[in-house]
Amino acid sequence: MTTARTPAGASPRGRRAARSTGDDRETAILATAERLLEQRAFGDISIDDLARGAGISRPTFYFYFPSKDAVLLTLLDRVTEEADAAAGDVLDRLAEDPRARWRELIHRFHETFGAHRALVLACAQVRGTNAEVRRLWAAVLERWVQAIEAAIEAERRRGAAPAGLPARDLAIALNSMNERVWYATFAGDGPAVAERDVVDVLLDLWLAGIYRDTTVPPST
Amino acid sequence: MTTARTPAGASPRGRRAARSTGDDRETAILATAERLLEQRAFGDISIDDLARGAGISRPTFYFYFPSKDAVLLTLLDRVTEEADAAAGDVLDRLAEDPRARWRELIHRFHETFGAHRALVLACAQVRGTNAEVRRLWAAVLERWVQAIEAAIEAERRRGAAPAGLPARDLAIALNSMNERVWYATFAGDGPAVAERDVVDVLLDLWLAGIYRDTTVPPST
DNA sequence: ACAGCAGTCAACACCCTGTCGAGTTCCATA
DNA sequence: TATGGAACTCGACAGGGTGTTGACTGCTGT
Repeated sequence: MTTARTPAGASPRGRRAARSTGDDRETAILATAERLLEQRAFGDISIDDLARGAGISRPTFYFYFPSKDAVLLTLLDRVTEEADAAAGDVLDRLAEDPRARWRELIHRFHETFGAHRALVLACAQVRGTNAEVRRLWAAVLERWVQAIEAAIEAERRRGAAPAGLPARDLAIALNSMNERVWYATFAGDGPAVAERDVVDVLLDLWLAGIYRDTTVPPST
Repeated sequence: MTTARTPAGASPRGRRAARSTGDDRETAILATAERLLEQRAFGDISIDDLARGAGISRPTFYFYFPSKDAVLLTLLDRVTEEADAAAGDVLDRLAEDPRARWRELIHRFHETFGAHRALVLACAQVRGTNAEVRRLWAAVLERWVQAIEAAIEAERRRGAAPAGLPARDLAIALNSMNERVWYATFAGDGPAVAERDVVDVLLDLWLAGIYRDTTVPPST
């Protein structure tokens, strides 16, 4: 299942031109998906549920979206855009006050994801089985990694951060950590950092990784 | 689907007493699963594939395992045991040479997971949709987190590591980072650290997090 | 008045899961 | 040496999900 038969072409996401009432339906599907996601897992939501929730029949659903996954993809697109917007130009203002700016960055991502945790959780879960979600997430992550990498390099260039790991590897590791830690915190299964602490825990490790001056004690 | 009907009781995994030929079949199913996983995603393997691969019919499969997921669970059990064994008592010998020991720990996990990457990848993917895999993984992670937490506290007690984040939060974050970074490296989609560098990148951040003496530069 | 397109859905074909009940084989004991 | 039961096997079925087809409705511009 889930092998995705999506055409992959097409401009927006599977829809044709877009006219009057059609937009409402599309919106209704999206809204239904987001609502249902707060109640049960993505895998337990059928296309029929989405269709009925939007007041249409199952075949009609396919008029608006090529698959259930495409709905999630559209929703994910939105959230990542929101996160990008929330991040804003924080990285360009690191020199002002590095600790405060890094914290601001992490905090804003936390807020954005936290506001859509059901969706974020669903995406993380589906990423495993759906190539499109995986691709989109990979692309988004790549953008963020590059931004962080550039910021780290800038900090090194101005002498604020010491040389060390390749900035890209560092950026990947830190982003990966955040992703997984947030997932655990939001999902609430397995060991997780308490939600009120998570920003500071992550910040601490980002600062340690970027500005560290580690002294590993010698052997005894 | 995937709601898992597993009795949750019973000793091995879904089987009764265990006799001659039955063990062969069970082994064959497991072997088929591991083989097929190297070729396609878990979701694209049907119970029929597993059954045919083991030379039995689909209904007969159910005699040995209650579901497809149970097969994965059994396989996962094995690998985590292997990883535990590989880790050995490294954490008890940190004082000998912290950097070398931590590296050894990370390296051994890397080796173990790397040797079963198809399986590990499948579990990570299925964790999203299967409660049993999620539970097992959470339990395993909890053990590891506690071990790391204890080791960090021991390092602090002997004055080798400075106080800082609660040891548990630090342990969770570091373990999470490893998990996600390994996943990306093995999966090969999205931004990832090169396989030959991954142990050193992770080590670097572990040391930075545990032994750091970070000095974030003041505002300009 | 009518061509054409957005929008709609009943009905169908297909695939996968899990179960039921009727076997088979084989061995331990009466 | 029977015979009863446990281990083991599978054909056939029920149920539920997906994606597609083809016919239908109603509006809109000419």
